[in-house]
Amino acid sequence: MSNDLDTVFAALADPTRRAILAMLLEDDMAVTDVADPFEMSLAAISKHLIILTKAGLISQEKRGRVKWCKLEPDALRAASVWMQGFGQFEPVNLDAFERFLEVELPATDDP
Amino acid sequence: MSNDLDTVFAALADPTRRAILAMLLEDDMAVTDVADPFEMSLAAISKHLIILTKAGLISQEKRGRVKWCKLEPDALRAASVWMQGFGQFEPVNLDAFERFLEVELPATDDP
DNA sequence: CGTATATTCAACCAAATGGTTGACCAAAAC
DNA sequence: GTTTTGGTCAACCATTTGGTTGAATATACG
Repeated sequence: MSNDLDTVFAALADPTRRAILAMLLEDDMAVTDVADPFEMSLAAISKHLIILTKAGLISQEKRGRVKWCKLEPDALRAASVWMQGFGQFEPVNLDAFERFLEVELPATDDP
Repeated sequence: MSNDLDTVFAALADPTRRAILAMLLEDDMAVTDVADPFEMSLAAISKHLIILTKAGLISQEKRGRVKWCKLEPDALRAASVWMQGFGQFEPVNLDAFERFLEVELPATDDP
């Protein structure tokens, strides 16, 4: 009964995880670097990354001792289709998206 | 820190609630009728409806002693925009959506 | 070699979630 | 006016969630 929409939407329901996805939009990142801007233990971020991985929203590849996280935007496709079924929403309103990013991205204190 | 993407995505993460939304796509419904196809107490469905209402995904209006539930698809807009920021997904793939409905709608045992 | 770095694991905790039941209240029906 | 009907409330319960800490593991550095 539990399909993957469950896990995808649940993964997206947490602001920390959405912020992580937004960060990975820029570039692949190591776990430690992902954790850096958050006021939260590394272990906590590690758990969030596992949840995102299980939802298919990111993939993790270990090279040497660092584990690289890579965005997998295709995992959003099914969820997007489901939502589109309820109405035609603006296809890609980049302005609106940027606004979300500003609100959701953790404050990176380096200028 | 908690914005409404939190509540919308969290509301969508439950299969019962997604099924309810899909049912309301057809028509407005009374709470009792919404609850009917589910093997779950009326109180449980009532709670789900409250969560959907708080997320803005439905509205409820009491007329007489029956409370009518109405889909509010606009509440999905922000979440949709957010997701679209990660990639261009098929605008409206109705076939794919129908497939979700088949999987997710509770079996209505009347032919 | 020994030590530092990157990441996870395990145990624990508080709070939230999804469900139950039974009492309750308002509107309708008889 | 009594009884259904429609729906919520309150208390409770088990499980999940999001976080902590400290120990453990594996790779790299000097």
